[in-house]
Amino acid sequence: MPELPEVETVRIQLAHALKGHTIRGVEVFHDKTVASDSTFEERLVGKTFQSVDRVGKLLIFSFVEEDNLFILAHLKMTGQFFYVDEQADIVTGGGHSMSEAVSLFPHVHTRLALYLDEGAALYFNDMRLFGYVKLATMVEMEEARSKFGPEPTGEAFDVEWFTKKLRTRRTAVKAALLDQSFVAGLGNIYVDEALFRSGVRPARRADRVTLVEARKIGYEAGAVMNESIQVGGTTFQNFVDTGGKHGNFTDYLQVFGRQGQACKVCGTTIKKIRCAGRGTHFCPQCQK
DNA sequence: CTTTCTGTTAGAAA
DNA sequence: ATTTCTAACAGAAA
Repeated sequence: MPELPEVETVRIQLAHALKGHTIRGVEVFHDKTVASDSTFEERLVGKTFQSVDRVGKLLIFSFVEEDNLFILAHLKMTGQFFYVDEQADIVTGGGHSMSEAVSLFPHVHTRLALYLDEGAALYFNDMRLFGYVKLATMVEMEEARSKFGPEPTGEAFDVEWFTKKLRTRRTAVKAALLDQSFVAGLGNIYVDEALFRSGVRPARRADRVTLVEARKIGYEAGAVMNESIQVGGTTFQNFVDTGGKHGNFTDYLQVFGRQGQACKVCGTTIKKIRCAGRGTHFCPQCQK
């Protein structure tokens, strides 16, 4: 489900919903989700949410009372956060259908519940159990942060640095872009989209991408993800929050999932191959 | 029925 | 140091 735009969408909603809420109770339905931490509940109860930050696809929650305690949360493939208020209205979540949204929590895939004041609750659902919600100290949080490269979406992103660095890689350009320690936030969808917009085939070796192409990739990687954030990400096509927003970047996808269909630019049939171990979509005409 | 696929990424192996 | 491959898991699709 989530790449940078989807995680950012969730972050914005959670930051707004959780701010000032105090954790009154904790229920762990799947031990592994909290990294089998037996202190998880006792360290959280009584804490008040201060902010929700993000680096790459990793969410970082901080608290008012304690500057040496954080929650690190990763959605991986199927993780979802749901915030439910006292009226049991779904305020935020991710990658789910409306029919799921109106059903009661917890359900079979709910791995964690944080019960908040004023009858609110935060649920973490994760069908495939790859995701996690774990506690970290300041040092642990900083260590986790340090593993990420810069985000192409940021104003400070140095495209010239990116251009130089990309062209030292000897792997497929797609593999390089998926490396979170190189640049943070891209996943399978946005890599394919950024490479289409740049006219570069995913399987091209990164060190054979021209300077001009590399600059284009750096620019388009940020551009496509920023555009997606503007419409609430790609995974929310069935999602409507209490503000009535229903993000949908799916309509804007030019290659991802469009194998066998006509390229929106030239009409050539979009191909799907395996590259960097992932399903990979490209236009044989537009991308060289 | 079995096999393959899936929006991620640690960690092992090369 | 880099790069490739697999496992972690569940369910839908073929």
